[in-house]
Amino acid sequence: MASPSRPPGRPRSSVDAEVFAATLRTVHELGYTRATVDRIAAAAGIAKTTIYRRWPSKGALVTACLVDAFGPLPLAGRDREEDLAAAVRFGARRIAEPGVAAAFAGVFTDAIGDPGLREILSTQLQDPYRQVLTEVLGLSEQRVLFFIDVVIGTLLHRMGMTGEPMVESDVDALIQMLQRELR
Amino acid sequence: MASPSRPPGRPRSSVDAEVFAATLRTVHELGYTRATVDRIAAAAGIAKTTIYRRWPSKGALVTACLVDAFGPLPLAGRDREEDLAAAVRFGARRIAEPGVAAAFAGVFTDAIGDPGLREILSTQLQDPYRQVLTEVLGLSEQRVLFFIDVVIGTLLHRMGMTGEPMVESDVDALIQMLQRELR
DNA sequence: CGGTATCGATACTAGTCGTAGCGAAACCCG
DNA sequence: CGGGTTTCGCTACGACTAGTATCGATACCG
Repeated sequence: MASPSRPPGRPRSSVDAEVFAATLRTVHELGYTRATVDRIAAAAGIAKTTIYRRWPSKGALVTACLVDAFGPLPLAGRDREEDLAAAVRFGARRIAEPGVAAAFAGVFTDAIGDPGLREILSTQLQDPYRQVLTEVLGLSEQRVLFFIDVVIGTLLHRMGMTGEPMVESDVDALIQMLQRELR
Repeated sequence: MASPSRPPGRPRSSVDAEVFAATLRTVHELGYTRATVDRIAAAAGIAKTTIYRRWPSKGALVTACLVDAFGPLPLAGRDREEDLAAAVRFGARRIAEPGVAAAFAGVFTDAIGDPGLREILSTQLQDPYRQVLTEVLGLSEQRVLFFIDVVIGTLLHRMGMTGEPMVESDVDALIQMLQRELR
């Protein structure tokens, strides 16, 4: 049996939540580039070396932060249209949270020329939603990936161009457009 | 009258095209972050200082490069649906060109916390297409901006997540989805 | 109390953006 | 042809950042 007993030595202090919060806060205030690991560590009240003991790079830290910030997709709709609408609104709310869009753009930029980071991004962040949505919406995986591209891409492009989240009426239009694709 | 005569002194050498080409090439090979201004200048065969005499920052250079790479929108369709399809295919072709998507992501990242750069991005890159499409498609400006978010955002998200351009069948699906919105 | 692994702090390397200063080169005009 | 003006290439530089190395101190287990 694999022993589930704790390994010897000083245990890791449970500061992941503080680090994630400090990361989003710093990225929100300064942007991805100027959100240095030094500043994030200071904002979290820990040493920079502690961060590098847990995440191999700034990009991996921010990706983990995004995974934590998005969390599981709450789906309790009565039909596919309701679930789709809930998923879009979920994405819109998350991307509107301070720092999330900036973190996303930064990770995309870093992921170019860093296949490992892109792999993490695709596997850790996108795949869970792809799986759930494939099941709930009853669509092919290709179709679900297309939907994710449309939803997240549209919301991020609006944030990148204007610096403001998409207004609710446009989110409604996005939902309607995709719901028509279900029929 | 404003005299159109050439100002005194040594004229600027016409190397903008070489610089743009070198920028895209370098960003394609190394990604936005590692595409340093030094390397771009070397690839273009000029000095780094010459670049900084013409563009105030790396972000402004890459934005100008994108404006040049996209160019005017060729619209010769017989109706709105054809023009919309042509516009989407135009965007898909441009974003699939080597380096363009990486440059886009990098500029978005830099534009956060640099309102001047975001202004350039919105004015120089998005506004021309917004104007043309507003006229050709006969939609409100808000609606056209929504369309641009969907098209460019979707295509960029696919490139950011997979590193590969969107396949043609998905581009077709994108066109059909938006054409339905015209009715 | 001894063993082990983490923590904080500091220092360091390698690399990056953007600027300054200089002599040389290119163009215009008289 | 020569003087005036501006850009060019080159080198050097200051400020900042990602990521690594090191070391004493600390927390937990048996």
